[in-house]
Amino acid sequence: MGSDTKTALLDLAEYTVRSRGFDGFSYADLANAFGIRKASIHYHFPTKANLSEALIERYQTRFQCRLTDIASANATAGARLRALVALYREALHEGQTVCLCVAFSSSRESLSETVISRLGMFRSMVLQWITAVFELGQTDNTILALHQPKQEAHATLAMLEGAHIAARAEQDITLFDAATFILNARCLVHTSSGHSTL
Amino acid sequence: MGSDTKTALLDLAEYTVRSRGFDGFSYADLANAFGIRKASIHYHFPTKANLSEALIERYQTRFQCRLTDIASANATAGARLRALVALYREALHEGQTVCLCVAFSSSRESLSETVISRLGMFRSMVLQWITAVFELGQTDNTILALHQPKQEAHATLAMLEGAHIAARAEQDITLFDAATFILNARCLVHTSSGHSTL
DNA sequence: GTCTATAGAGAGATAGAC
DNA sequence: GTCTATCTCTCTATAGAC
Repeated sequence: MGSDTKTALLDLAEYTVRSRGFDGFSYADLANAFGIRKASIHYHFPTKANLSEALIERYQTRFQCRLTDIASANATAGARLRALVALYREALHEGQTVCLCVAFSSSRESLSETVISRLGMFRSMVLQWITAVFELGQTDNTILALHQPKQEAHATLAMLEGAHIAARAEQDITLFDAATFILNARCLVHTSSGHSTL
Repeated sequence: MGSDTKTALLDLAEYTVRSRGFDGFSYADLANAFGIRKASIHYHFPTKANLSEALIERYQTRFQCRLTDIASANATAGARLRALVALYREALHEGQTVCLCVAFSSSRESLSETVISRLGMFRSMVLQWITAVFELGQTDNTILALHQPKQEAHATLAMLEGAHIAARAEQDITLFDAATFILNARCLVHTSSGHSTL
């Protein structure tokens, strides 16, 4: 292996969990992919629980950075929301992988308490970010037909994760686009005259 | 066992798949629950693939009946959509189980071609039904701010399945209610004067 | 940090008695 | 229709050599 085997293992483990589920991947899968032995992987991650905790921690850190980047790069609520949809679209990998959060939620019974707790923190973080975007939208009028930021945030996160499930079920990214079409259409990228459209 | 062991096995298998995922349950789980041996279950369902096919077939049949019942019992599009949301809410079992369709989608790699095909048929069937409801909504004006029935149907199904994932992740049915609040609010149960509200 | 070797548990599945 | 017994495979995990 190169300089950072641990990172490479995490990368493949994340992809595999997100495409096959937590119960659908094994140390043998990782070992075969890298041409090493299972025992070597146990050196880096003694137990599968350790590995899953490392996965969710890194995922949350990275995702939070992406959200911060989106806010920095996009001034309007409409542009931020569109960028969020694009982020989830990218995370689909053409219908091969769902969000780690979705993958872990589906295997709840096999996870450690630590991971379940982190899962809740991850959702709260994303919900809070989306809520803030909708609140901004009420001010800058770049999201159409917007009245309840908090409820819209819950609905939006559910829709994005559900769109992942739909596209993954049929390995067809156009199903993601179909599910998010109306949300995208509600988003104006630039502020205009400042009056609400509906 | 009573008169119909096979049905009882399907019942428990369905509940277990929906709460633990397809890779998260085994013949041993079923055998222990009924106090019989694994070999006896292989008598009813020779392979796990056979069992999974029986599960999805029965699920589709039953679900389609429920949708037909909803259409019979509710005249307006708004009332039908609210009933659909209630159906999904009930299917959550207080946050313990997701829709079989969601559970299977998360374990795609472990399923037979037959089940994957049935999964697609199931989604198409539900999408078609929801689309028809939205088309009715354009006529009877019982769903607010409605413009594109087909796109709304995709978004709605994604939202319902995503709401299942959210509620399951934290075993908290109020997360389902939060995600579906706005959709419910858009639904009028009775036809009124016939003018669009927005 | 990777290896060989192995333990111990559990998976899906089958043969054949009752 | 259910049983005992068993097969084969895979899983997570550990001990100890290199």
